[in-house]
Amino acid sequence: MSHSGARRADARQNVDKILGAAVACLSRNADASVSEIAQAAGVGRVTLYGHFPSREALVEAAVMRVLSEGEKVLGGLDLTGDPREALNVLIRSSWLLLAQASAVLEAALASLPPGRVQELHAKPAQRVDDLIRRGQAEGVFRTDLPADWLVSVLHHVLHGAALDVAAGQLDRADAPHFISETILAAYTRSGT
Amino acid sequence: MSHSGARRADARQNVDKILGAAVACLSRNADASVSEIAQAAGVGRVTLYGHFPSREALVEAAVMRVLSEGEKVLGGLDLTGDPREALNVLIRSSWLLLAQASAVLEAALASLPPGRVQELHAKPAQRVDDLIRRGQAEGVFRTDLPADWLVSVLHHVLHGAALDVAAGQLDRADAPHFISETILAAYTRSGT
DNA sequence: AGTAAGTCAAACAGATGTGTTCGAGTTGTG
DNA sequence: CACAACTCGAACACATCTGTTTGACTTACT
Repeated sequence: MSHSGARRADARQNVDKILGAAVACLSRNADASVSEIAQAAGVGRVTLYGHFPSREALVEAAVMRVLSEGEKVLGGLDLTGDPREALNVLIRSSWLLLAQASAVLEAALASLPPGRVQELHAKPAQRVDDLIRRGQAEGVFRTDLPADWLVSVLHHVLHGAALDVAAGQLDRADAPHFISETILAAYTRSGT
Repeated sequence: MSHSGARRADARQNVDKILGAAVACLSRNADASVSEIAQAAGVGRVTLYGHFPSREALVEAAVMRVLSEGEKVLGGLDLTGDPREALNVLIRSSWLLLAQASAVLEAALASLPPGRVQELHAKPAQRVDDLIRRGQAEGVFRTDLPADWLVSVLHHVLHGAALDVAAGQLDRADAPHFISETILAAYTRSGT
């Protein structure tokens, strides 16, 4: 097991099921146990340990999984136009994925060395970061607040919206519109 | 122990230290153990159990503590003027307290019956809720998004700012200004 | 000063989680 | 078919957390 060489088909399939379950469980509950994840994957706990040597390794693999999914979706988007429109497209097409990724990363923060998480997160986050900085440079987004803060606001509003949806306090269909309207307004200086 | 009658001075003092430590620990880590809280309070674990029959009871007491602190501060504010100015005052004077209360409530959510938390939280939250609804009614805040969502946004931005400060990614002194500027802009329809 | 109230460390029981081993059963693949 | 790869439940050791008891110690209050 855990040999680089070709593994049996069902084994590869199980690894896939486990990673999917891990992402789902960890984005719902950062403290999800290994048993819980194994059960959600329809797999025995021992089988899981056959593929991942420790919970920590599993969490890291789940992070890489959700990040690569994110890369795939974000890579298919055209974010080169008007920053406002680009941000709108970004939010409407993948807010749920971004929120899920954010939740898994937060879960990872509790069981992985803190530097490791930011290291993994750095590259994919760059896309959003660049978009916001470009919007500032083009004078479309406000510059009286630092880009880091604007990124953080987007991050936390997305995460919050996901929590609200999970708690039944927000209709999933309303979320992208609400988020987009809120963020675009927040990124423009208020007319006091 | 746990007699309604007059208790010794040092006992009351210890209860106070324990509650303070519980609020501090739980707002930093929702899963803080009883030992951790006892140690932070400078008190033995057994002593803590002498005052609170269970972890659950301790968490509930910590929630009541932070909420009553919040009531005290919010009660001393004049929020009757221009909703924008009132919200500005509210954020600048007590964003940290609000964020801490929010974190403790989130911690409580993991160990208390879900209904109980919202029940405890309901009355103090009403103040902020009312302010936002008044702002909408007076035409100062946008009405194309529901008040519940605006409240939720404030909530999550506050929480996020507290996390950023704790992570060293945001200067504590900058936070109130950033939050206030962001929220006021978000509460106004963007000039697309 | 005397007494009750309070504190505390050590040790216990029980629950839960992680990680491992064993042995038997199952299934993909050559 | 045959064998290796894989799966899986049961049980283990180890750690951590909750909650309790015991017994000795200290301290507030009258």
